[in-house]
Amino acid sequence: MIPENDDYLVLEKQLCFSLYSASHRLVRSYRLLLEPLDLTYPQYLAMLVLWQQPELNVKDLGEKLHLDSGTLTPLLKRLENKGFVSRTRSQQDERVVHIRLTEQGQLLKAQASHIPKTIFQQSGLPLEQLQQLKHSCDLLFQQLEAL
Amino acid sequence: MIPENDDYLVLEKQLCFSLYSASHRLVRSYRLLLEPLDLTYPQYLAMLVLWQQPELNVKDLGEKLHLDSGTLTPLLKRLENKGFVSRTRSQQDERVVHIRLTEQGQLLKAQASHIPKTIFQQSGLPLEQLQQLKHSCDLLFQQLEAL
DNA sequence: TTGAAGTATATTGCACGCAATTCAATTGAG
DNA sequence: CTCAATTGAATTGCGTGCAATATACTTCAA
Repeated sequence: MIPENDDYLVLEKQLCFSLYSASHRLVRSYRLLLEPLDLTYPQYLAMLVLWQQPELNVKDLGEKLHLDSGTLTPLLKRLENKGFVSRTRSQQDERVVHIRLTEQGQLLKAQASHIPKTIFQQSGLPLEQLQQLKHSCDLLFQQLEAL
Repeated sequence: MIPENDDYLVLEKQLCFSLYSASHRLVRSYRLLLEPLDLTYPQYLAMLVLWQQPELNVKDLGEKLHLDSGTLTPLLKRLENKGFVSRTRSQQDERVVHIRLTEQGQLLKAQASHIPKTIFQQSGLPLEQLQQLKHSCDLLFQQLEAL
């Protein structure tokens, strides 16, 4: 018996659907934790970068987050409206916009410090399995990106 | 030395970011393959279900896809406009909407048959690793869903 | 020096996800 | 039997993702 191609067109067998569902479900878990900070999950990702590197431009932020200006520009304007970042054109090169963490944005970091551990506990999986999951995701991303 | 909570607030260490990036990147790979079929990735997921079960209602479809009516109603209207499904109110219970695969929708299945294998090849990862990745995602989803 | 190519960000448009609300139909307790 | 509670879809509103395009600025070669 040669298996039909058909056999692979089943939702439950598709890696991508599992990845897609787990990713959305995990973001939903973050939502509850981020609500007190008035952050969405993608906004939280941007803040993670800024907490490590309090100033960088949109292009560099986009490369770290794998997002383009079409996504980042409105997202960063919302963070600016909330007072967590400032956006200023570079004097040297008027095309570049510097994103800077504000004091208020810096203060948020303390409120977020418990989140990684909380999520880890909610996952209920052993650390080793989560690390391997992360590793496989990173590898998959690299492979597809390299095409 | 006790590690600071701070140490976990690093983008590159976060499983969720890896999952989030890999998921979006994989959907992007599907996009190219689905363009000839005039389907988006979530629409493709709905078609996968219908190819196995040519008629079901919105609620059951939503449970399979982990999506609610706010997402599905407009998505299904688009599939209806393309002629791939029909939407009809149940006679027995006027609240229920039956989604049915059309002949044209059935024909799409043949055009999609190559996709799973193509994606597998593009991933460049061994089947075993992909299966384990899928398994961990499924487990993670279950754990978070159970809370 | 000047204009063509390249670059960084912004804008537009479309399709999700999903919370919150609405609405009509159905069910079920008293 | 009746009306309050429940249910299945639809609607509304907001924030992404991302392709495509636009715009302003910069660089670079002839």
